[in-house]
Amino acid sequence: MKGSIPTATVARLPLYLRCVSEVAPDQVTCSSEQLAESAGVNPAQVRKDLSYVDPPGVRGVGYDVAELRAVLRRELGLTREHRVAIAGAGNLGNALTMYPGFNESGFNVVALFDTDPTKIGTRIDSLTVEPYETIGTIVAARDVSIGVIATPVKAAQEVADRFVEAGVRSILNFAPAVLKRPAGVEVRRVDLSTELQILAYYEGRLGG
Amino acid sequence: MKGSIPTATVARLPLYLRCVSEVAPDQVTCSSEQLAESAGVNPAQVRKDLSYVDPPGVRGVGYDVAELRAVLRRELGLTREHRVAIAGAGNLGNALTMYPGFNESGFNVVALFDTDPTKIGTRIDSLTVEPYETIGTIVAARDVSIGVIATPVKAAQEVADRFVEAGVRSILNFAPAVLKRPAGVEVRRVDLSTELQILAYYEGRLGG
DNA sequence: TAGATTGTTAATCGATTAACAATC
DNA sequence: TAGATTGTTAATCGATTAACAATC
Repeated sequence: MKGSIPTATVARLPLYLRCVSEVAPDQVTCSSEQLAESAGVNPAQVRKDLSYVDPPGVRGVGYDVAELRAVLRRELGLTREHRVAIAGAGNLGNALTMYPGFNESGFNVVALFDTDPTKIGTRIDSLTVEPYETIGTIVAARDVSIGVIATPVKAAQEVADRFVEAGVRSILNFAPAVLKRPAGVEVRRVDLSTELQILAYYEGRLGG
Repeated sequence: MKGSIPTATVARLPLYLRCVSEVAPDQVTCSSEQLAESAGVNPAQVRKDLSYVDPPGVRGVGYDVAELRAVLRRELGLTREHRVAIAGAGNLGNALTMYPGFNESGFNVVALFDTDPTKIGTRIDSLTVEPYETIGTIVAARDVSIGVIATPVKAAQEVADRFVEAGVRSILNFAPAVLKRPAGVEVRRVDLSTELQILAYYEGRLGG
């Protein structure tokens, strides 16, 4: 069954991990009811989702908090270290470089790239900004597995190509572009203006 | 039929808007095939989605580029101005304040809040940082309709409550928290570490 | 045993897509 | 008319959830 977790379930695992990490320290087990409450989903959803991960809950008792946390971390691959490279040292790129949530769970920002000559060579939070041309060598040398694209849209595809060519198989894309890439490369897109536009749509219907 | 567009379709409208805005300037019409190609979705999907917006395409011809663009902008509410307030003047908040994509389509950042006394009163990009306590009055006075939460997780709920009390009905939440809020308040969550964790999951399966 | 709570089934719901008649 | 391309149907697929037997 390994590897066959539905995508909707995978997307909720980080949420469950956060929720199970936040239960009271004296609490040994927790119920699907409780997790559902704090995750904001249906209890049946929680049970179905958690039935995909290995050591199961116990009927009549619930889920062992420490065990569930460990299982989710393992399942999500957080027991390994992940080395992250960020392209684009503008406001967003710098904010991401210093984002506390990154280092919290084994994600390590080990490289920062930009194309602007006035930025190249400067230091952000112990990292030196390097030019795009060096992505290939640096990504390989520092064993980067995740590439983050925080460049303007016109540079996004070039940077993605360089990442992919250097062996990166996971990309987090903040640029408002649909990236072309070979099969086997996973891209997640986070688009701030898209989110705002969706909010604007619902604003028109509801409250006003 | 107004107001009954499926959520999955709504979430793709911004993408179509971007794609139709990017066709060659000499091109008068475009096909679902072409839009699908540049949006990275199925052509049948495009036709189904666009069948929800009003002036339809023309069989045998396609969609009028200028008209489709206008319709999508109207449908998404981008013909109105949207006033945005950002809570949290850390790296992320500052990056968002200066994010070019915000002002591009009628989203205007008109207030910036923080709780840190050393930040309050400083200026970021023509805005003065104000304390959380003033959210109520300022949001009302400046007619803010969208609240952005870029605070640490522990301040997120308090800020959300203040936004909601001040009449904000649309919230974009960057804090890793599930916000409690009354019905009628639309929240979209953007969680960077969740995205990384999902990538980490797939990394474990595919490429390695 | 009685109470609690899971895992799983089956029903429902919503989203995607192939296929094609409609029609420019 | 012939070719192109939509709008829409119907089939399929995947996700959600109520219900309940299993079982601690």
